[in-house]
Amino acid sequence: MTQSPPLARALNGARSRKGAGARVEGIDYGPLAQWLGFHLRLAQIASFQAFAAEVGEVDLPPGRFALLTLIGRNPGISQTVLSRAAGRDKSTLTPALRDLRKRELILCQRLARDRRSYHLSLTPAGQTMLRRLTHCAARHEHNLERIVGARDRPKLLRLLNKIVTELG
Amino acid sequence: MTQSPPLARALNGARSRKGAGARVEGIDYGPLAQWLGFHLRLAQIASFQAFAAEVGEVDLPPGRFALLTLIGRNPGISQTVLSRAAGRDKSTLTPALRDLRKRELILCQRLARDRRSYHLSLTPAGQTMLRRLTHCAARHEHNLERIVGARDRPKLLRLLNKIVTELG
DNA sequence: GCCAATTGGTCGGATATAAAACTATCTGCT
DNA sequence: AGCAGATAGTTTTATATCCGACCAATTGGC
Repeated sequence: MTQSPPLARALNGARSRKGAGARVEGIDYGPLAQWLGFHLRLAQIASFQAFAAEVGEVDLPPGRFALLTLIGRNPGISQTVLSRAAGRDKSTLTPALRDLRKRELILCQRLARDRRSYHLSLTPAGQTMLRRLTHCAARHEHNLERIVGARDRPKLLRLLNKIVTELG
Repeated sequence: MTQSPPLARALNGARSRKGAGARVEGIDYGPLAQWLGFHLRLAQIASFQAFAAEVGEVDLPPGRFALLTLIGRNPGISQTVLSRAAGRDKSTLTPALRDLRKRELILCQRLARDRRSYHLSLTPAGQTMLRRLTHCAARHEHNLERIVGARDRPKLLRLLNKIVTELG
């Protein structure tokens, strides 16, 4: 339908949902087809996009969600600890937290105790927002669970966790 | 050591390898601890960084590797198809491919057949580079396999693949 | 007390990525 | 032909992210 003989069908197979999505048919993935690293990447992208779609209505980038959850669960946490918990560099929190503060979702308090660090906590509005997002996330997780199957879910979780822990 | 009582140990536990890495101790992850999406993200980051370290010596960003592999396996592939296969937006390939072309690793040919699209292929230098990278990637995969265990590897691959396919 | 080393956070530069708008080309229908 | 609609790539704009350099506050040894 396009032109180059062996690749033509590639376009049409595999639901054309944006850039990420299913494997493209008619393409030889070579060793990639067997590599965990590549599949981790694709799965993460797919999951991320699905999550973004689920949260779509709520005006808050997906990345902020983990931050809100961690702050909500650990009031008084500092930026550095938060960055490690969320698996991101501490420097990336500066703009993200500034945004959350501007939206009045979190509180950043300098304490006399140690005036270098901030103690982060949720405002009431932040707690409300977190509840809404948690709801969306639960729907997303439900979808994922349906896909992997309730029986394999714990194993998948354990394997992913092992990778994170042992590669760290 | 730091200050806020319950969070103090968080910094020291869990090898302080950059931003990504193992779970931070002393932190309450709340529902995140059980969410596949979050763990997918962490595992992908960890894997990506480990891969980058493995490939470190070779002067080529990790992201380019999948592109080279796919082009090598599917000579004549177009940018749009390549972008789908690699799970990225087509617009992101423009700078990446320009770089690869500048390094003389790939060939971008306009064919008279359809002068909109390019037919991509590897140069001899590109093939050599691909072989070297494949070697590094194999080491990385070997590490991952050691971590997840040879027995669980196929299952993990299958589950990841299912997520990608069904979320697409 | 004072200075060196450490630690928390920010800034600037670089890369990666996506989404939308745009250009060039091709295809089909008339 | 000629024009509408589809398709391939590029550009523009906006984020997210990392890293290394930086500044401010703290701590420990003297």
